[in-house]
Amino acid sequence: MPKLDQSLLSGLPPFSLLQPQQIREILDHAVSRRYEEGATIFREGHDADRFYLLLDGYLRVVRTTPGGDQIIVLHISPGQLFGIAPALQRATYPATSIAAAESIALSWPAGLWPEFVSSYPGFATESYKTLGQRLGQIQETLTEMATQAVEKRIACALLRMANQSGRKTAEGIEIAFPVTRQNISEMTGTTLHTVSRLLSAWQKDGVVQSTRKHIVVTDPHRLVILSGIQS
DNA sequence: TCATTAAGTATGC
DNA sequence: GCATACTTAATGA
Repeated sequence: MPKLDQSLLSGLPPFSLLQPQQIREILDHAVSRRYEEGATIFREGHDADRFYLLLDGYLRVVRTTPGGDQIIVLHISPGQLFGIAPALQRATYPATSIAAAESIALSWPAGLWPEFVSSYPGFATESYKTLGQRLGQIQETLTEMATQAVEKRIACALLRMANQSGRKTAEGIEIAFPVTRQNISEMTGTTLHTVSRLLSAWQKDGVVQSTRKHIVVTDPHRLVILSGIQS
């Protein structure tokens, strides 16, 4: 395997305080892998033997309900740690990670986690910070699901994806990874039909533009209003 | 207000 | 040309 470049990590929060020498050590223990769109990185309930860092691409983090339906819990963007079950003292992964687009990730053996935490300043605090932020986000979506009408939930989901992965184009903010109506229904606890109808209506109103697996938010402000967020 | 059923069109490998 | 993505209408909880 080729040596990995130092610049991969030096700008990322969990590693930003480290010396080049320390980053070298970390990279020398890392395994780099490419994942096709749709590929599973690890599965819910399986042994959490490694933890990961997404270098490029996007992931869906998915849980399966007792009833067998999939729920998309959150998305992972480049630069984020994921699969950090070792940090939670867990022996198994709490969710499944699937590449939403072609992706590249680094990974390390779970056994190295305590060493990372103790030897690298800032690593622990930064990891636990993202962990906390994620928990907060999940909780927020959960209460949103329980209290808000479908239209608002879908508007929120689109805004979250646009905020997290949005690229500005001439037409508006483009969601950077492939998303189907089915996917959005799995994020919002509704059906693909309802999502399809709403997106069609919003397209007619000029709020979004969508083709298959591809969505551009053309009027973010209107979408914010539709989402019912209080200012 | 929304899910379900059902029946269609569009799109990309 | 087939599977997958998407659309639309109708019906009923």
